[in-house]
Amino acid sequence: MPLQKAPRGTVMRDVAKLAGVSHQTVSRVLNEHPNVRPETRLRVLEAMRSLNYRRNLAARTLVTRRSNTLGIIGFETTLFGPASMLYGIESAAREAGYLVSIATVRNLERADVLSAVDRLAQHAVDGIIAIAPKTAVTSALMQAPTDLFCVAVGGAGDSESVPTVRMDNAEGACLATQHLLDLGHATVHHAAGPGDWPEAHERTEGWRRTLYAAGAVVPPVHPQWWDAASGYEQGRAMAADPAVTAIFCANDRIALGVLRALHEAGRKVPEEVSVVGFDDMPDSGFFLPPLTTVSQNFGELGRRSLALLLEHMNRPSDAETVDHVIVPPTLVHRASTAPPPPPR
Amino acid sequence: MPLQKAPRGTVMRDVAKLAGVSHQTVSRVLNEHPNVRPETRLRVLEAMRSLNYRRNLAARTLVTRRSNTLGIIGFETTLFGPASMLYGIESAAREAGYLVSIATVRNLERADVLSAVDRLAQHAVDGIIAIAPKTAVTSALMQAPTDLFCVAVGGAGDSESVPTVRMDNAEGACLATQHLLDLGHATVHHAAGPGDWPEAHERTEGWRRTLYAAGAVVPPVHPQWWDAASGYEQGRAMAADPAVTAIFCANDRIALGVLRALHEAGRKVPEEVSVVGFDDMPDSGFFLPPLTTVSQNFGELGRRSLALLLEHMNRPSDAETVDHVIVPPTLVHRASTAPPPPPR
DNA sequence: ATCTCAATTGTGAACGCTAACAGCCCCCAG
DNA sequence: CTGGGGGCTGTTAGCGTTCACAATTGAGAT
Repeated sequence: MPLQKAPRGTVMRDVAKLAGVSHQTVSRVLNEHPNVRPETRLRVLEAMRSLNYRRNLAARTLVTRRSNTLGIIGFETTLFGPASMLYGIESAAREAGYLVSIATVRNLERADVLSAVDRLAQHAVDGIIAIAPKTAVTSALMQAPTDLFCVAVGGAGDSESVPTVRMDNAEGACLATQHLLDLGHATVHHAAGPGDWPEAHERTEGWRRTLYAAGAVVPPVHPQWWDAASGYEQGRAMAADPAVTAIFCANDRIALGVLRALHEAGRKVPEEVSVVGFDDMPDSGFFLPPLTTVSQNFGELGRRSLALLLEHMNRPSDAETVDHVIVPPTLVHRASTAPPPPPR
Repeated sequence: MPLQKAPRGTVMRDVAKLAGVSHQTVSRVLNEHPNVRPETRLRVLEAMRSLNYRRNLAARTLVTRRSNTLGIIGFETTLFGPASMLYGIESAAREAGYLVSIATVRNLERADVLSAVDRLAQHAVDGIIAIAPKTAVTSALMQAPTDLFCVAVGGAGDSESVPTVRMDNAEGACLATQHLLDLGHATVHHAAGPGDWPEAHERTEGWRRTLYAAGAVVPPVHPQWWDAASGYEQGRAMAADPAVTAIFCANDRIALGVLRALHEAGRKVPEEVSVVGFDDMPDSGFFLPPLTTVSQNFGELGRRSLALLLEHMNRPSDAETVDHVIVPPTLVHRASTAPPPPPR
C-alpha cells in the first residue's frame, strides 16, 4: 500500500522565530507556564495564530509519555446501553481534555480482549475503560501492562481487582419484583437474559431472592439472548400458562417480545398480565402498553467511570485501593402493571 | 492536576542488544523489510517476545507523520443508526490496521464541528470520517487542514466537494410509498422527521414525488423529531382523520409512536390503517404488529465509507475527483401493511 | 555601589523511532 | 587474482516537543 507522506506544517521553531523568542518560550506559553511576561505571551500567541500553528501531539507524547488519549474497549456497541455509556465517557473525557479511542471486540474471548488492550497500549493510551459485561474481560484487563490504568463499567459486581462502576442489577430486579408482589401477584415469572452474562445473572438472582424472601414460588427460567426474539420465545410459553399474571423481563427488548407474545395469545396487558422491563430505553414509554421498567442511567455510568479512572491516574501509586462505585436504579411506573385479575 | 509520569518500558535498543544486532535491524524486522536474514529475524522476534517489547507508536508517528489513527466525528451516537455506522467503521478500520478516535459534537453548529476537527487534527489522525447528517458538517469539513482526508457518511446527497457515502433516502421513501399505493390506498400520509435534517428532508421529498407521480393528493406534514414521542403526536392527528388509511413514517421510532396513537384511537393496524417505517431497527419485527419498513444497512455504510477514505488517502494527490457512493435501500415486508378497508 | 534573589529567557540534550547512506561479506565474471 | 554487484547490517541524523539547567535581567537589601 503506497502511502503518501503528509507535508510538514509549521512547528514551534517557526513560531519562535516570528515572535522573536526561543522555541522553549513558545512551549512555555503553550503549557501555561507562569513565568512568561504577558507582553511576550501575547506576541507568541499572535505568531501562533498568524501561522495557524498546531502543536504536534506525537512529539509531545514521545517526551511526556502521556498521550491525553483514553482507550475504550467496547462490546456490542450498537446496543443502546453500551452506546450510551460510550457517549457518556466521551463527553466527560472531552471536558477533561482527553480524546477517546475505541477498540471493539467481536466476542468476549480472552484473546480478543487482550489483543484490544494491546492495540490500545501500542497507541499509548493513558488509561482504559472497558465496557465489559463478562468477567473474562475484567480478568484479561489485569494482564494489561502495569503502567496502564484500567476501570470496568457495567459488568458484574464480583470483579476481582479492577476498579468498577456498575449498576445495582440485583437491586433493580428486586424493585421490579417487589412492585409486582405488592400489587398482589402470587408470584412473578421471569424472562431472563443470557445466563452467562453477569448482568443477566444478577437480575435473575435479585428476582429469585425477592420471591424467596416473600415466600413465593420461584418459577423456572429459560434464558436466551437480550433481544426481542428471545422475549417472544419465552413469552409464548408463559402466555400459554393461565397461572402467569406477572412477568419481570431482563431488559426492555425482551419485554417487547413478551408483550407481542401475550398480545398474540389474546392476554391483555396489564389487565390479565403485568409486565416490567429493565433499562428504560428511550422509546419504552411508547410500547403497547407503555412499559413499567427499571431505569438505568447509562450516561451517568459512563461519566462516573471516567471520573474513577482519572482519580486513579492522579493518585500516588502506592495507594493500592480498589474502588467499586455502584449506581442505584429506579423504577419507572407506566401502564404495563396492575393488580392481578380476580380469580375465577 | 499533578499527573504521574509513567515508567519507561523496553525500547528497540534493548531488543537489539539482547538479539545482538543494531536497533535498525529491529526496526527492519518490525516493518517487514525484505532484506533481513531469516535467522536474524527469528532471533529478533524471540528477543522482542521475551522482553515483551511493544513499539512506541508516538515516536513512529513523529518521524513518519502517519499515526495509523482515524478520526470520527459523531452526532447523536447513542441512536441505533449512528452507533451502527460507528461500529461498521471501527471493524473495517481495525482490519486495515487503523485505530479510530471519536469526537462527538453536541450540536451541529459550525464552530462545534470545527473544534472537533481541530481536536482530531491535533492528535494527528490520518483521516476523518464524519457521521454527518447536516450540511453544516460537510461544509465545515472543507475548512479542515488540506493534508487531512475527509469523507462524510449518511448525510444528504447534495454535499459539495467532500466524498460521501450515503443511503438513497428518496428511493427508500419511494419504495415505501409505492408499496402502499400498490396495495390500493388512495394516498399515503407521512409522519416526518426533523425537516432541517437532510435525511428527513430527502425521505419527505421521495414520498412527495411518488405521490405526485401517481396523481395522488399530497397531505400536509408536521415534522418534529426522530423519536417515538414525535410519532405519537403526529399519529394522534392522523388517527382522528378517518380518511387516513396509510402512513409512511420517517423512521421506525416514529412508527412506534404512530402505532401507539392508532391503537389508542381504536384503529386497527393493518386492517384499517397501514404503517411503514424506515431503518429496520433490530426489534421492529416485534412491534404490534410487526413493522413493514425500509431497511438500511448501516454497517455496510460504515464499511464503505472507510474504504472510500483509504482509497482517497492512497491516491496520488493530483487526482481531484470527488466520489459519491450511494447504497440502495430495500423494503422489508411484515405485517403492518395491507390493502385499505372497503369504503362503507 | 554591591550583593542577592526571583523572574524571565535561552541552550542543549533527551524521548524512541525511521530514513538515508555507508560498510561489510560473499559470489561470480573477467 | 581482481573487480563489481547484491544481500545484509550498522551508523548517523533528524522528527517536534519537553526537561534540566544555565544565563540574563532588574529590583530591593546591604
